[in-house]
Order: sequence, then C-alpha cells, then structure tokens
Amino acid sequence: MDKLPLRRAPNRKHIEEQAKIFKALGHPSRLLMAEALSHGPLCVCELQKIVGADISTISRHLSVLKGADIVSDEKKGQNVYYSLKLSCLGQFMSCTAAVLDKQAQARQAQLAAMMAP
Amino acid sequence: MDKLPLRRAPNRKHIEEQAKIFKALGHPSRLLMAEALSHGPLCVCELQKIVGADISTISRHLSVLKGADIVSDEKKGQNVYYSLKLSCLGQFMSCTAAVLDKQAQARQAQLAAMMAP
DNA sequence: TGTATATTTTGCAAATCAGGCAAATATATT
DNA sequence: AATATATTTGCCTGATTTGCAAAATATACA
Repeated sequence: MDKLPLRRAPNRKHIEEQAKIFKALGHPSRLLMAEALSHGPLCVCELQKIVGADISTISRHLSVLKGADIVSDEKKGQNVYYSLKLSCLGQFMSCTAAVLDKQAQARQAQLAAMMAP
Repeated sequence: MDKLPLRRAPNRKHIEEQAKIFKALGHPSRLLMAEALSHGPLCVCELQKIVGADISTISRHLSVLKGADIVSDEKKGQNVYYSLKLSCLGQFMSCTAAVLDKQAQARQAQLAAMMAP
C-alpha cells in the first residue's frame, strides 16, 4: 500500500507544476500583482492602476497567474475580483529579499576592500 | 532618519530583482537542479545525469541560475561544483506542493460531487 | 608535451512570450 | 432595448528563450 507519501520525491510532473508557478511569478508585472493581492482581493481595474499597463495586458497576465493556480477569480457585480491562493508567497519573498540584500552587501564590502590598500 | 526599513514597500527595482529569481526557477530543468542542490553541492556532470539533457544545455541553465544569484560555483579539481545559495527554496516548495495538493483534492471532490446525484 | 575529461561559449532554428489595439462578451444602468 | 462600464479574447509584431551540435577553454594526467 503506497498511499499518503508525506514527502514524495520530485517526479517530473510534480516539478513541472511547481516550475509553472515560478514561471508565472517570473515577470515584474505579475509578481507585483501577486504581491498586491497578498494584502487582499482586488479587481482588474485596481490592479491596472497599480501596474500601469494596458488593461488587456493585465487581463492576460492574470490568466497566467490563474493558470498556475496562484490566484482565483470571482465576479462581483460588474467587476472581477482576484485573490491570492498561494499564501506562502509573502514569506518566501521576504526570504529572497534578505538573500538579495546580503549579496548586495557582500558586493559592497568587496568593493570597499579593493579601494583600501 | 529613515534607515533600516524592516519591510520596505515593493518598488519597481526591488520587484524586478525578485522576479528575476522566480523567472530563473521557472523552468522544469532549472527547478529540478535547484531542488537537487538543496541537498548539497553537485558537479555539472552529476546534474546532467539527474536532468538528462545535453551537457551544453545544462551549462546554460546553470548560468541562468547563477545570474539570478541562486547558485554559486566553485572549481574543484577537474569539476565545477554548484551550490544553492537560496536556502529558503525548499521551504517554499513544500508550501507550493501543499497548495497544489489541496487544489487537486478540491477538484477531485468536486468531480465526485458531480457524479453522485 | 600530448591526450583525455569536464565545462563553457557560439551559432542557429524553432518555439514561446509580451504588449497593445480592436473586437467580442458580459453585466449594470437608464 | 439601448448605452455605458468592466473584462476577456484574437491577432499581429518584435523580443526572448530553448535545445542541440560544434567549436573553444580549461584542467588533470600520462
């Protein structure tokens, strides 16, 4: 009985699904939208104001996020509201921010070392 | 004194840097390699065995990961060993796996509900 | 020094992506 | 029903990505 694998090895299909998530977030406009949605649902028009691109472009980006199961949408009145499903995004972004910070500081320190004889 | 902003707002440059990380991980082969590296450093030839693509393709993918500051490389003898710098990757992948799982289950339940009158 | 091994770089061709405009849809309002 | 508003989709163009093969580099070893 091979059921309920608590931490299954990363098979191809599994990796592909996850890569799809990363790929969807790998565009500045989409990441910005996801980040904005981490504070609560927003309609397309509000997201457009935040990103500042053509509304059709926004809509297409949202469909990519939806296709990756990162957001869900719900029609409310005349608007469509999007919500973030991937709740752990904020935590991960804090971590990547910290890593980027650390590396920027490392580069800074290296530069400083080169300047001082 | 506006120093040490513990959680600065996501400005454009900041978002772009982070999107670059997501983008680099947004390819099945690259994500697979990063995941493998989360268990420890590996040389290019070992990564090739894991991914199973042309060695030149592997090398290119690795340069993308390196360009996004996700991995570092170190020449040891005749091999080049790559290590994961983004330590929080494993944790995030566990989370995305859980979210994907939950959604698969939800779809499953919905199907079941449709079948039963 | 020559040779084998490991890795990177280069040159393409095919595939995919991004962005905007215009057209189509859907829903609310009058 | 007609109109206005919000959103999605079709289509086109230019840019980027991918993957492999061949050539170039680098390093170990005889």
